[in-house]
Formats: sequence, structure tokens, C-alpha cells
Amino acid sequence: MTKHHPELSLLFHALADPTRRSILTRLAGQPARVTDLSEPTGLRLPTVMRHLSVLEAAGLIATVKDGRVRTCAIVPDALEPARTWLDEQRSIWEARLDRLEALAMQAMKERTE
Amino acid sequence: MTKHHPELSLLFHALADPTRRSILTRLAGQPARVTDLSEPTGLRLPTVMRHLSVLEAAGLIATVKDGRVRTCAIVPDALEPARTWLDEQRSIWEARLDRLEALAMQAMKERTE
DNA sequence: ATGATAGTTAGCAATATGACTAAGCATCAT
DNA sequence: ATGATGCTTAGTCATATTGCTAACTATCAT
Repeated sequence: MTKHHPELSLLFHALADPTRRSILTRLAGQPARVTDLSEPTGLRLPTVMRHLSVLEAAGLIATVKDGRVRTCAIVPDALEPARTWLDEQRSIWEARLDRLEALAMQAMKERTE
Repeated sequence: MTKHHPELSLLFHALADPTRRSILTRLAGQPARVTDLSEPTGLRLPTVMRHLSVLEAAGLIATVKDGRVRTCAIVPDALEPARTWLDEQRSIWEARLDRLEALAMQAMKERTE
């Protein structure tokens, strides 16, 4: 157990920044050039580039350069590992709750005997 | 749009660290003392404390001190905001895919005319 | 060929992160 | 009352993050 999941770390880290999340939601609407992403955020181009490379390293976006224009788009399935992990945890955490409940019922039962 | 979600940032940031994820899965099994969490990770107590305070700030765990022992436990619903955000994104991203698909079909249709 | 446009690279500054040691404080057991 | 135990605080260190400016490269339009 306790596996290393560098992929998950990259993903969650990428999602932890509000600027990057807003870039993602922007790209969810439609692909965009780097400059298009710079304007609404009010950030300079190099700063946006940094965020894009973090997103790309996490597999959340893909980019292609055509002439001097780089176009960025979301990678639809990229969120799956995060979702999967959250779901796994939820089921484990719920199982724990069920056990607690069972213990509580056992305790009540014993008290009435 | 483009709301600030400090809560989400804290959550994702907390989940981005493998040590913290392993602490969470450890706690999912059963509550534990700080020392119990220190041993398997091989980290010193102050380091574990730091991670615990990050987890607590994100609302992922709750701790109580009884005598000199602090007991840590997961907060079952704490992952919900993350799950909700991921689900929202997925539905938006999928809607975008549907639109792309519609466009592609339109293009094919026009080509055959 | 010149200038404007789009992106990139390099480097800086402030702050945050993640680990540690050393020392302190508050119990608990004897 | 004393020592061991469990946590806490303070302070250090190395590295990473997030923003910037300035200077560079590559393309496109004229």
C-alpha cells in the first residue's frame, strides 16, 4: 500500500491554484491562444506560460504551435485519476463509518442486556 | 464566473502531497495519535505536525487532545467540494465534446452534399 | 526588408513548502 | 518529586512557487 502516485500529486498540485482552475474553465469553453488566456487573467505572458506548462505536465491540457500561435486545449480524460482516487477514498471512509455504526449498535445492544 | 474558491485551493493543495495522502488513507482505517502517524512515514514529529495542520486547515481531518495525546480522525464529508468541482468540470468538458462531435458530423454531412 | 505580432528564455524578488534539530511544556507512572 | 512520554514551538536550511521585466526568436503582413 501507500503507493507513490506522482501523477496524482501533479494533478492535485495543478488544480490547487485558482489561476490554473480559471484557465481550465476558460479552455473548457473552447481552445485558446496563449494571449487569449493572458488577457482575462491580467497576467503577463511568461506567467501564463508557466501555468500552462504546469497544466501540461499534469496532462490536463495539450498545446500545438501553428506558425507563431500556440493553441491550448483541455484533455478531456485528464481528471479521471483524481476522480477515481476521490471515489476510492470515499468508499473507504464510508466503510469506516459503517463499522463505527456497527460498533455503536453493538454497544447499545450490550447495554440493554 | 471565475470565482475565488480558497476552500478548493486548500483542499487540492492538501491532497497534492503524497505524505499527506498516505496519512489520510492511514486515518481512513482508524483514528491515530500523532506518534502513530510519525512512525510509518519515517518523519519527525514536527514535520508530521505540519502536515496535520495543513490537513486540518483544509478541513480533511479533525483532532482532539486528551491529556497529552492528540488523536486525529478524518472528516468524512471533506472531500465533497473537490468531488463536486471535478464533476462540474467533467460535465462541462463533456458538453464541449458533444459540441465538437456535432460540428464534425455537420462537416461530414456538408461534405457529402 | 521592416515592423508588428506571438511566443519564448533568462533572470530576479518575495513568499511558501517541507524537512530538520533543539529546546520547551504538559501529562502520566512510579 | 522525578523521569519518561507526547506533543509543541522556534528557528534553520534548501528548494519550489508565483509573479515580474527585459531581451530574444520566429513568423506574418506590407
